[in-house]
Formats: sequence, structure tokens, C-alpha cells
Amino acid sequence: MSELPKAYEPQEVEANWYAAWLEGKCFEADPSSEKEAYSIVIPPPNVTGILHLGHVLNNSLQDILARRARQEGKEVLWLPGTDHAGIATQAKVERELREKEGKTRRDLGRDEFLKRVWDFKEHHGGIIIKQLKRLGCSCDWGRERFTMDESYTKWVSHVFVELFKKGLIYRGKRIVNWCPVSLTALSDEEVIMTPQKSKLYFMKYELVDAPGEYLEISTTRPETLMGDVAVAVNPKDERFAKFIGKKVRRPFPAAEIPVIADDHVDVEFGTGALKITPAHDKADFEIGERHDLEIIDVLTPDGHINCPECPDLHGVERFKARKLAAAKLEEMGLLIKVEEYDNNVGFSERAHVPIEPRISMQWFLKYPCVQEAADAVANGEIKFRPERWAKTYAHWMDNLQDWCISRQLWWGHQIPVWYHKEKLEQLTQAESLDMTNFENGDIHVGVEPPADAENWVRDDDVMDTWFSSWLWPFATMTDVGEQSATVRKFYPTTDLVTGPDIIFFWVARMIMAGYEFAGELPFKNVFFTSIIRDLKGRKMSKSLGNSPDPIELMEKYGADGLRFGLMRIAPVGSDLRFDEVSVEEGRNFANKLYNACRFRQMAEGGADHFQVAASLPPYHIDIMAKLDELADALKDSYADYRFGEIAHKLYEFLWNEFCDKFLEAVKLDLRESATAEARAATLGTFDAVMGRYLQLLSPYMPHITEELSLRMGYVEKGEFLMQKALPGEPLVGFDPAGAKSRATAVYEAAGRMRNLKTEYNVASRKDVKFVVKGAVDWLAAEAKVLGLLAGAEAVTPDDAYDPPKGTPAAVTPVGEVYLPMEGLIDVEAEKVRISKEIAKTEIEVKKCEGKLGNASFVERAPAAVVEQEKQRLEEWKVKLGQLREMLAALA
RNA sequence: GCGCGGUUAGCUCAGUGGUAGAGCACUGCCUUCACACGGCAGGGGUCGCUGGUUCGAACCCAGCACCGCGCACCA
Repeated sequence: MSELPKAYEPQEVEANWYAAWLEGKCFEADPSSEKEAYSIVIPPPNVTGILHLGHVLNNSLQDILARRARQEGKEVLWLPGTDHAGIATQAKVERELREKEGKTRRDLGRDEFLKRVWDFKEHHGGIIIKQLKRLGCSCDWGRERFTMDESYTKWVSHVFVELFKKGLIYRGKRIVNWCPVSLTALSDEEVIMTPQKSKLYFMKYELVDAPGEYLEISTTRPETLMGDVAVAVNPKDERFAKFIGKKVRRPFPAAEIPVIADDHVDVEFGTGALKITPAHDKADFEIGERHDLEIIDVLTPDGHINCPECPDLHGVERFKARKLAAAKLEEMGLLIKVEEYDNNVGFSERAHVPIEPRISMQWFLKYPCVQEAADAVANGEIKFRPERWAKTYAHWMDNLQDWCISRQLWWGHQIPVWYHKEKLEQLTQAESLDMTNFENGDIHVGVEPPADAENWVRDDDVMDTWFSSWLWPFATMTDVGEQSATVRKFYPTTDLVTGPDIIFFWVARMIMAGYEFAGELPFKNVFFTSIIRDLKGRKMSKSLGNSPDPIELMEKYGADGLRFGLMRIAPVGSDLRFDEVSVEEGRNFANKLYNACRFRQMAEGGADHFQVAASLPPYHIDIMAKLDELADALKDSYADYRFGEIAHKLYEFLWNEFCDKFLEAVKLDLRESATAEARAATLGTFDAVMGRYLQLLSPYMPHITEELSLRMGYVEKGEFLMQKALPGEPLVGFDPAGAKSRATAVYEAAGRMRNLKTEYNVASRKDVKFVVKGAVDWLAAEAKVLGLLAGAEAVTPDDAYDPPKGTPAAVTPVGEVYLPMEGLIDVEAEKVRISKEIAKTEIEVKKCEGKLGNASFVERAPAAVVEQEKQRLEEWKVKLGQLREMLAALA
């Protein structure tokens, strides 16, 4: 046994155990089980993504919950899978295509391009799953799902068709958020408002009726001027009252446009007059509708000017065109001034360029089951943690906008709508593709294509990726129209663990879909994880290079070390600042645990016929009672999802209680020289405590706990710690208070004694002998252990002891402790030290007395608090008496 | 503008009314036969500011400041 390496080496151990769990089918969920169900569906990562720290945090939490639930005797399903991630994946493949072959997706055509994406997915798709396995995730891998699996795709189409039939999905020409790089519409949630330093251009339009008279207008976007169809002012604005109904001259292309009145215009802003470009601004579009204005689109899908009437601007990129348009105005003498201006501009979440409000034909969804979904969270049927996110959710639900679900991409679920060829042709020519222009017989909306497919054309667009993700909790469990055993057993799921950044994208939508399509809420609890930042508080990102590779961290510190380290710094509600040091600490903790066990294994023999009994030494009962307390405390912490607290408690117990106190106190009993009884009792206590402790730690550090449990014989070969139920009974079946206070007194006294030794520069000497005056009656029984802990050759109770003047002394819970030292003592220095100690103690006494002398305190404070204060006073007084005695002895 | 967080030791953070805490970092000692990925001991805080409530406030209330985030608006 003693040939075990001194430091724990996790790599091989972790790989072996993961393989063993898989082989033992430890992660498989049985829908026919009688046990209470516990289920989680994984937030599906991007299929071609790679693991980052956010995933590690998120999935460690889920794994901890799943493993803990198994220990609590539940039937656990942790359902894994991946997301096709429309834009992100398509963009990756397009980039590769461009770089390697210099081609675009249109060069290949839809079918060939999709084939390439599938190839890419087959090639890169497994990576993140492998990485999750490396982390130790106990997912039921046989049930892995992908959002573009055949049965899942059926769900998506089915849902589309159903919502269409209900009239909740419609097609229409609207202003949408257009990404000029991805060349697709985006939902409002995919637009990130970003503060920008821009310019506000002041210009003037000449009045048609009154040449030489001008209306001043301010704008940030002179490049859309060609699409202006009016100028609006506020009807209450007296300055402009006379212009309303008149016409002004648009400079280029030259045209006369009306001045209209609309409440939307802010009198205070700029000049108080607003140019109206219905094709390129949402508010302008709405004003345009109110006033029945023309829509002139002057931009191409990729963000270039489309205005042949202005040849110098036609085809120019939008931001170059802005400067060009301003220059043109200046040339014409129409530009008054340009001011620096801070505003917010919407950026495309994926392509990181400003989005373009653009009028286009898209599919929209009016959300279903909004009321049920809002109520479920408001009344606590679905519980959010931290709770405050419920407010964010409620606010969003109150202000729901229709969801633009169509994307002009190829990779994704194609919209299950077919148009009759002839009608489509007609309408396309007439540019009136609006739904209302399709007769019943001209359109087919269905999961299956129409019978005479050759006469129909399918809608080109695919659906927003989130339009498939929102079905995840049930679509992964059962086919359309069926009630699988899995869904019956495991739906609704118990917990959802995810980031607060996707509360709208995913969580809210899943709740609505759950009610609409599964008739029930999708999960009972939602735990929102922290967002991981670097030490400077910045978000982790590839471009900043501040995102450590979790695989490298695991190679360096082990998966257990990474998991534990991360959990230990996971705050309750706020962001998490990641520091590699904490992972190192996790690794160190694993090593500490390993060495404690190694120490046990070095002692030959076993602990036959061990019984927990009141006759055991106090240190044994003390540590067992603390283990019981730990087990209880963890129950509460788990109930509140306080993961960081759990890690702290586990850490504190092993390191500070078990190793630093218990193991040090019983060290001698493990030696050859100890009596057989003492050894057996010590080994027995060690095993009883460690066996249970490893179980408690197992969800956090599954690999090392499994390894040690087997090596130490806490589980039989072929058994798994992870499958073992937590014990129901505490270790200590009697009141441990007496033993605990005795152990505590010894540990505290030992601390004071070590402190004395350090102060007198004999910290490393083991031959010192302490003398205790006024010792507690049991001191002799514990003197040996106390000596061991204090690093002394002897600790002798002796009431008759007359300390030589200047003998270093300290007050301890076991009595006045003296450290006799020959020839090294400075009486004056010792006087000073004890006087200082007395002064400190006097302050404490005064504090207590002051409090107790305060009539209001005694009357109003709870009796227990007053009692506690009285006791404290007594203790301080005793100490003060002892200190004064010592000082007197020095005089 | 509306809303939500945060402000406690050098750093990262616990701490929901009763003697200010942890880990790391720091200082000193210890290469003691489980562990230097270690042990022992120590230094270090007007708990953002100002008021209020209370016998008692890091904690409750009000206001302010600063940092972060979300939503809305922004011609």
C-alpha cells in the first residue's frame, strides 16, 4: 500500500471511472422505475461548439444535482443533446468554403451546401459531447438528441402548422432587424444595443412655396435621405405650425415631400423636425402607415445604397455613403452643422455589425399561452433562483412583441409552407406576397409536402433556431402525437440550469411552449447560473483571449479539481470572477483528501467489530458528530441550491476538522506502538467518517471519491459509490455534547500553547514541558494528546506549581498553562505581555458589563441573548482573575 | 427615463439584528516518517457616504455617490 504515489494523479483515475460508469450503465434512466423521478434536460450546446467555462459551470451544477438526486434514491434522467445553431453553424461553414475554395453557398446551391454543413456537423459535432464526458457528466447518453433529428424536426413542423392553424403564425411585410452580413432577419432579442460615438447632421430643406425659406432637420443617417417621403413635426410645436401641409424640397434625388404633423416627434430633440424614411426606421414606418406614405427602399440587403437616380451614391457601402451624402449636402449649401453625438445603435449578435431596420416579408408568431406562462412564475409554480429574475421575466412577458421566426438561411428547419407555382409567380411579379393575397387553394401548410409536389414551391426560409429549442423539454422525450413512457415518467422536468442571458431567448419561450404543446409547465425550478468573467470583470471571449480552455485546466488539475474549484467560488446571485488559482486549490484539495486516505492505508490492519459508542475518545465522537452536522447542513444547502456554500462546508470539514484536528489528535493511535484496541477504534472511526464523507463529496468530485471508496473498501468491487444511497441514520446515536466540549477545549488549549511556543521562539522544539495550574479534572486523561497537538514532551497538571518569575503563561480552557524556560526569560517583557493581555480582557469585561448595565438591553433583548452575555462576562472575569494572578506571581 | 444587482481585509467573496469571517496573497518559523498540491503561528477591515428605526445595525428604512447589468428611447 505504501508504494502509492505521494501526490494524487487524477488523469488516469478519471478516465477509468468514467468508462466504468458507462459500462455499469450508471447513468441510464429507467422510465418504468418505481422510484421518484428526477429529471433535467441539458441546455443544448451548439453542435459544433467547444467547451468553455460557462459550459463547465453549468454542466457541473447539473451533474451535481443529478448525482445528489441518485444518492437520494431518485430515478434520474439527465437528457443530453445539441443544438444546430442556425446562423453560427452556417457562418462557420460559409467561412470555410470561402477560405478553402473561394466559393459562396450560392455557388454550391442549397442541397450541396446543406450536405457540406451535415459533413461539418459529423466532423465537429462530437467534440463538445466528448468534452462533457471528460468533465464527468452523468448524462444518459443513449438518449442524446439533436434539434435536427428526424423526430425533432417533425415536432418543429408540427408546432408551426398548429400555430398557423390557430392564426398565431402569420406572414407579413414589416420592418425587421436585418443583418447585412448574415443576410437574414433577426429577432429583437438578437439585437444588442451598443453606445456609439456618432454624429448628428443638421441640414435644411427648402420650402416649395417660399424659395429661400428653409426647414431645418437633424439626422444621424443622411445616407437614407433618398428614401425620405416626408418631414414630420409635432402638431403642438408652434414654431412649425405654419409649415404643416406645405411641401419641402428633398435635395436628392430631387422631389417635393410634404410636411406632416405627428405626435411621435419630440419637440425638444434636435431641430424638432424629423425626416421620415419608412423603409429604414421602425418609427418612421409606423408614421408612414398612419399618414399613408410611400415606402422607398434605398438599401440593398448587404447594406449598400440602391438608388440609381443618384449615381454617385448608388452601390456605395452604407457608412461611406453617410459621409458622401453629408459632403453632397455641404456642397449644395444645405448642411448647417455637424455635432458629436452619443447614441445607441443595434448590433447583430452574431455578426457584430450594426443591424439595418429593413422592410421585408417575414413570418411572425404571436406567442401562445402567455397568461399561463406569466402566472406560473408569478405564483411560484415555476420557481426562479435567484428569485429576482422573476421580475425580469414578468417585465418581458408584459411587453411581448411578435416574434420574427423566419431566417433567410439554409441551415435549419425549413418552413413547412408550399406555394402554388402559378399563384406565386403572379404575386411575385406584382410584389404582393402578403398572406392575404393567397387563396386557400394556393398555399399548403403541413408537416408533409402536398401530394402533387411538382406544382408547388416550398418557402425558402428556415426558422429561428430558438423556434426549435423552445420545444426541447418534451420534444426530446417523445414523438409527435405519442405519450412515451419517458415523457410520462420524467415530464415536467425537475430543474433547469441555465444562464440568465437566455431568459428571453429560451426559458420564457419554453414555458409558453410547454403549456401550449405539452399541456403543462416544462420544469419546476430554474436555477440561473453566474456569468463568468475574468479578474478584470470582463466577459470571457475568444477575441479578448481571456477564456481559459477547460480541457487544458482538466489536464493540469483534473476534472474533479476544476469542478470543485469552480463551485467553491460560485457566488449565489452575482457574476463569477474566474481565477485559475481556485482550480489549483481544487486540485490541492483532492490531493489533501488522497493523502489523508493514504495515511490510513499505511497503517496495517483493519477495524473489525467497530461500534460507535460513548466510550470512544472524545476526538472520535467529536469528528463523527461533526460529520453528522455536515450531512444535515448540506441537506439545507442543497434545498436552497447554495452550491458554493456546499463546497465550502465540504472543504472546511475535511481540511480544518478532519485533517488538522482529528487526524493530528489520533496520529499516535495509528502507529505500530499503539495498543490494538486504540488502533482498531481509530481505524474504525476513520473509516466510518471517511466512508460517509466521500459519499457527501461524491457529487462534487465524483472520480476521486469513487476511487478512494473502492481502495479503502467502503464499497465492494463491482459496486459504485455513485449508486449508493445516503445513510438515513446519523453516526452518533447519543448526545455527543460532553465529548465535543472536551475535544474543543483540548484543541483550543493546544492552540494557545503552540502560540506561546512561537512567541518564545521555541516553536520547533518538541522537548518543552507545560505545567497546568487549576487544571480541569480530566486533564490527565488527555494530557498525552494535548502534548502531541501542542508539540510538547509533557503536559502536567500541578496545582502546587510555583512558576519562576517571568515564566511564559497563558489562560486556556484547560487551566493556566505555563511554559517553564530556563535562562531565557525576561521578567519585564513577560510582565508587559501579560499586562497587555489584561488590558484587552478588561475591555471585554467592560463591554459586557456596559451591556448588562443597560436597563433597556436587559429588558428588551431576548432572554437567551442576555443569558449569553452573562456567560460571556463570567468567562472573561475568570480569565481576568487568572491573568492577574500570573502578573502578581511575576512581581 | 424605468428596473435589477453590487460596494465588507491587498485580491475573490461569505455573512437577513446580538464579540467582523473564509480562501488566496503577505510575514515569521518548520525540508517532523499522510500531504511543500504541506504544517504551525501571525499581521491586516470606521463593513461606500449621510441620516433614520432599534437596547443594539455590515444586516432594516430613506437619501446620495460610484461600479455593473437589463429594458425602453434616442431623428
